[in-house]
Amino acid sequence: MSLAHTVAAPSAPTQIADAADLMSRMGVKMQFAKDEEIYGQDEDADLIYRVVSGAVRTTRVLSDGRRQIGEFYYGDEMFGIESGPNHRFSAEALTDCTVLVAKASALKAAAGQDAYERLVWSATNNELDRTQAHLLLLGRKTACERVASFLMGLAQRRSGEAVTLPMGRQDMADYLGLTIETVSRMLTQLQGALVVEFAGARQFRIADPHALARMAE
Amino acid sequence: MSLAHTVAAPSAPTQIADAADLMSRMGVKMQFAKDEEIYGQDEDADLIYRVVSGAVRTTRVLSDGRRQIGEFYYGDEMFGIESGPNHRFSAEALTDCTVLVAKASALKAAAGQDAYERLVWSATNNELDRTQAHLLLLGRKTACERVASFLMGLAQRRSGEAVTLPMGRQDMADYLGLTIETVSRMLTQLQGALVVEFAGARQFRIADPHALARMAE
DNA sequence: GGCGAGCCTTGTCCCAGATCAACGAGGCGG
DNA sequence: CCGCCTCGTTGATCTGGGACAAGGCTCGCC
Repeated sequence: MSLAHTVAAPSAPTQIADAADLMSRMGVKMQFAKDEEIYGQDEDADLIYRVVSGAVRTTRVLSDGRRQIGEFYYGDEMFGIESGPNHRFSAEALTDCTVLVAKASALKAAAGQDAYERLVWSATNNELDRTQAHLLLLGRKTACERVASFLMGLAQRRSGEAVTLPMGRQDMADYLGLTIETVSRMLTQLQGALVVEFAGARQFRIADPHALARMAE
Repeated sequence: MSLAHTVAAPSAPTQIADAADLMSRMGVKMQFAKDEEIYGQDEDADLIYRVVSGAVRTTRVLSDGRRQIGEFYYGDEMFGIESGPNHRFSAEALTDCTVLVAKASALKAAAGQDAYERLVWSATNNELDRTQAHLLLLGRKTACERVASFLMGLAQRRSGEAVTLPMGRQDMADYLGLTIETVSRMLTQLQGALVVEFAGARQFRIADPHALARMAE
């Protein structure tokens, strides 16, 4: 990884109203190459991160190599905020990417307790939300429902447009608690049902949003 | 449900140092019978809760009835704190139980911003921690590992003592993403391996903590 | 433009766990 | 004390998704 450039810290610990703006003022921009580690499991968690461009995944690995992806983070999303002193997942660059990094204590000092807390609180809540949805997916959904939910989530509200998958099949599989083969088969199946349309392995379009929503349960 | 008795609110919004103490000062004690609903999915989340005695489960149900248990809460644990305006899981009494209930806004006003935030923050972080561990369990562990992990978690550090399961097999199954039959079989298997010892369906003792830890991955 | 090297897909077989179906074993009310 | 009712266990069978094994595609590199 390499340092791109450093943004000067504000001179005084004045209140900065816009919490989302804090990071850009205080952070250091760093570049990571695809698959490069951003932080490791059990490392100290005194830095917080925000994706500027590209995407990031967090993962946890069992002793025998089975891997679970916790979450994917895209543009402007924060990650790496932990409750305890160290990270419970590791984070890696999903694609080549640029990430804003700031020291938590510095942020707090420079931005004020309040603004800092709003920032961290909203990020944590968002995290919890997504983790709980993910929990339901892993606990009770079928392979087909998992894949359908995943595509829905990625495409959000742009139903007609083409979307590019920033990750390969293995990453999808490890997020969904499946194997690459099963993911691939379900994608083929969804195409066969004319619910989604693929142009190459990484580019898709939702052809029938209602059907997809139904299949995602 | 029935009102047991109300604790008087403190007269002034002074700082109360001990965050864990806030609820007992401000809360209303309520009793719930086994399987009674404490709050429902999508209801307003303006109340926060703490288990006094008994135990509570949070659940989420898919349209066709498949159920996922989010978490079990035992003595002194808080639950029901949400990021958004409404609950994403519903909560039910796992056993007959007593619960402290307080209005979030009242707590905040009476206890002070700081103490309130510490309280909510620690509860949320704890929640996230447990949800992430649960995620790994559901995504990548085998049936046997899930059951072993679950027993480990329940027994915590009292390796020799007898522990009572507050929930039935169905609740275990819905927490672990399995069926009752599979849970039952895994328990039998663990007993056969002399790792745990059951006295009746609800009482067990960890006979070999190291083996159990190994099996939990 | 040819040729690897990764990915992705597809086929086949297999197995962990689900489903279906009895069968016990406590526990409680009568 | 008996019978019933709920919950848990066990057995038999089935199946969704995993494991293994070939191919195909794409894209970058020579």
